[in-house]
Amino acid sequence: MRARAITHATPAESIGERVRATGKRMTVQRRLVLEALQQAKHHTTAEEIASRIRRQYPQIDPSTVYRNLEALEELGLVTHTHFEDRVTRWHLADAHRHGHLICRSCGAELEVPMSLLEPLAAKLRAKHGFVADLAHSAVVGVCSACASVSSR
Amino acid sequence: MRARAITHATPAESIGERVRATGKRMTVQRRLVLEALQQAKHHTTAEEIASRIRRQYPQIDPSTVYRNLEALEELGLVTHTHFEDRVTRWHLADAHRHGHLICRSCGAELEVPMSLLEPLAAKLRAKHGFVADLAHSAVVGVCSACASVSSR
DNA sequence: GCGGTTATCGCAACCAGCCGCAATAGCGGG
DNA sequence: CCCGCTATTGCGGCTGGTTGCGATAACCGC
Repeated sequence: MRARAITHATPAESIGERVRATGKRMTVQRRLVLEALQQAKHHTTAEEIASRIRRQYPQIDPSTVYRNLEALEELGLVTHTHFEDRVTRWHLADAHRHGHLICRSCGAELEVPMSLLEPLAAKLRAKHGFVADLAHSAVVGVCSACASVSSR
Repeated sequence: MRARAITHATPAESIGERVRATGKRMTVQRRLVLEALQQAKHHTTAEEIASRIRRQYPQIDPSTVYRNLEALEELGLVTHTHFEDRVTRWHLADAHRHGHLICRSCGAELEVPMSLLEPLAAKLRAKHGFVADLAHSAVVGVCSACASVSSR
């Protein structure tokens, strides 16, 4: 029963191959981390992932989760974003890329299309030759709701 | 009642008054944190500040430094910026505001004028009513030197 | 100045995340 | 199908930073 349908994005089968192609191995733990990321498809924390997995496989160590996230990131399969609270959030790389706005007063999170951030990236590239990854860190500020309240 | 003159610079004396005006207290430790920030005027880490102070006053606890930085930030005397390495850097609030670019490959730090970032802030304000603080987090990416090396 | 209120301190415990190490287990070759 | 090489695991311990707590000491009013 080997690789058949190339349904959409990344069938579990091909991920394994991709991992092996770089000399890395597809372990149970690694697969579990990927599954957890797929299920909680939105920015999860490593902690979240770890505890979700441990409900079923209590022997899996948190550090294994951290190392796997890192390894999968190297492969380009997952990415992380820094939010304001000092925990890092992880998600599958193929999820469409977007920027994040975080309200420092109410904590609300907004997503904005990359197209909005792109002009700045272009400018940084032109002026400084700097290839910016604007999705990597959330933009902090004050959301419209909080801004209007505080100015009243 | 003496609080009165708010000169815009911040002579040590008036800082004390400003602190007291909000019900906070001007302690030795707090003064030491401020002094350390003045000396190392550019983005220091809390750790740096703590160890600098402890050379003279070994009994001062790191947590005190952290709490004081926070308290001083609430007063608007100090601000912090998040760099890539998850280390927070602190500086006096009156230091001129600017953006930061960080190369994820060589770690180089570039400073850019706020005017470069301003258009994005304006757009976020217009489209989402979101008042962004673009100096708060450094922009990660790849600097021109590293970019040209890796593409060769 | 003196005393009471309470912000702040130092300490110890805690948390997310990371690292070194010995044991385990994928994977490719025979 | 088995073997050996070595990536990866689980564990224990560590780091940078944060928090809860009882003790201490600024500040304000008298």
